[in-house]
Amino acid sequence: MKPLMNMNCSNKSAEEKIKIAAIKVFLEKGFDGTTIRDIAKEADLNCALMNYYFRSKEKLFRSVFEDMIQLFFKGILEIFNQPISLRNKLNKLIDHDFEMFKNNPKLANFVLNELTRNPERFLETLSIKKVLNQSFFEKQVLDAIKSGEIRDISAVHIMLLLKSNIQFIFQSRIMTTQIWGMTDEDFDIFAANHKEIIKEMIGNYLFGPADTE
Amino acid sequence: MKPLMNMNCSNKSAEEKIKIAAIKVFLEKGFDGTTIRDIAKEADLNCALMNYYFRSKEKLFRSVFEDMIQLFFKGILEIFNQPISLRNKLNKLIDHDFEMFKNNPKLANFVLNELTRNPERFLETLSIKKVLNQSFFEKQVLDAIKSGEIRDISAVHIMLLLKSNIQFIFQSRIMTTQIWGMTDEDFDIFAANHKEIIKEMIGNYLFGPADTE
DNA sequence: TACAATTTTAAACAAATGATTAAAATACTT
DNA sequence: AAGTATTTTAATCATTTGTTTAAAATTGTA
Repeated sequence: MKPLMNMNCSNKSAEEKIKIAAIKVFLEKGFDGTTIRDIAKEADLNCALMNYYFRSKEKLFRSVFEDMIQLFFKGILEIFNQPISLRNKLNKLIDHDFEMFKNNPKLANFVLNELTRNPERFLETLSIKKVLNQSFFEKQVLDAIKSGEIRDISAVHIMLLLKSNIQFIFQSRIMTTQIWGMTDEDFDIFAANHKEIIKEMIGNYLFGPADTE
Repeated sequence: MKPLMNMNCSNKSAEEKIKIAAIKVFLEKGFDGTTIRDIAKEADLNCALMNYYFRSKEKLFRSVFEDMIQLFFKGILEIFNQPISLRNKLNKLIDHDFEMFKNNPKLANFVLNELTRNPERFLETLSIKKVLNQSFFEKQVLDAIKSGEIRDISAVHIMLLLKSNIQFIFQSRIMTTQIWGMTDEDFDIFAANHKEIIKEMIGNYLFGPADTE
C-alpha cells in the first residue's frame, strides 16, 4: 500500500531518486516530451515506482514544477526584503539571477514554457504571487521616486527589465551561439560581459548616468 | 499516390488548410503536445491526409518551424539593411518586434522552446544564420563606434538587448498578469509603456542621454 | 460517357504510454 | 525466528499515437 505522506523518513532514497531524476528529465524534455519510463530509467528504478510514490505523472510533475517556481523566485524575494539601498539591491538582483540561470540553464525555458502551455498549474501557486505582491520592494521604489533618487517608474517595469535581460541570455543560448558561431567559452565570456552591460544600462536609466568611477 | 511537389496548384485548399491548422496547433501545444489528429480536427479533415500531404508529423512540423523562424527574423533582416541612421534603425527594430510579437503572442515561446528542445532542427536552417551574419548592421555599428556616435559595444550585445526586452514582455504575459493582477487591457497598456521605456533606456545607453525633448 | 489519375475516407496496425495488479523481495517489530 | 508491513518487480491493461492500406469518392481528360 502506498504511503500518502512520508511518515517514516528512513527510506527517502527511492522517492528522492525519483524526484531528482524527474527534475532532470522534465527540465530537459518538458511535460509532454517526458515519459514515466524515461524518469524510471534515469533513476534506475522500476517504472511502477513512479506511480507508487507520486500516484500519477501529473502529480509528480506538479511537485517538480512547484519546486522550480520556488527556485525561479526564491532569491528575488529574499533580496527584495533586504534593508539595503535600491541601487545595491538592483545589482544584487541581477547578480543573483545571473548565477541562478547559469547554474540551471534550462530553468528559464522550462518555467516559461510549461506556464504558457498550462497556466492553471501556476494559478494554484498562490503563495509566490502573494509574497511578491506584498514585498517591501514596491514601497522602496515609490520612496525612491518621491525623493528623486530614481525616475518615475513602477516596480513592475523594473522587475520586467531585470528578468528579461538576464533570463534571455540563457534561454537564447543555442540561438546566439549558432548564429554568431560561438564556442562554449566564447559564450561564457559573452554572457558575463552582457551582465555588466545590463547593470550599467538599467542603473543609468533609473538613477541617471553614473557619477562614480 | 502522394504528390511530392505541388505540381498543379489547383487544389491548394486541403494542403493549405493543413498547414494553417498545423501552425495554430503546434504553436499552442508544441511538437510533443500535438497529435496528428489534433491538427486533422482543427483542419476538419481526415487524419490520413496529414501523412498524404506531408509524409510525417516531423516533416509537417519542420515546415511550420521554418516558417516561424522566418517570421521571427524576417523583419529584422529587412530593417538591418535599410540605409537609415542607427538611432532610427534601433527604434524601427523595437517597433517591428513589438508589433510582430503582439500579433503572434505564442511565437516567441514556440521558437525558443522548440529550438532549445531540439537544436538540430535549427542547425539545418543555415540561411537565416548566414544572412544575419553578413548583414550591413554589424558594419554600421562599428562605424558608429569609430565616429563616437555610440559607445563601444558589439552588434551581438545590441541585438540581444533588443530581442530580450521585447520578446520577454509577451513570453511572460501570463506570469506578469497573474502576479500583478492585470486584466487584458491593463496588460496592453503596460506593454505599450514598457516598449517606450525600452526605447529610451537602450537609446540612452548607446547614444548617451537624449538631447532632444 | 468512359477511363485514368488524384484525392479522401474508414479501418487497421504496431509501438508506446500512463496506469494497475498481484506476486516477490525486503525491512521492521515482537 | 515468525509474522507483519512496506517496498520492489515483472507482467499486463486499455488508450493513444504515428503511420499505412485498400477501397471509395472525386476530379480531370479523351
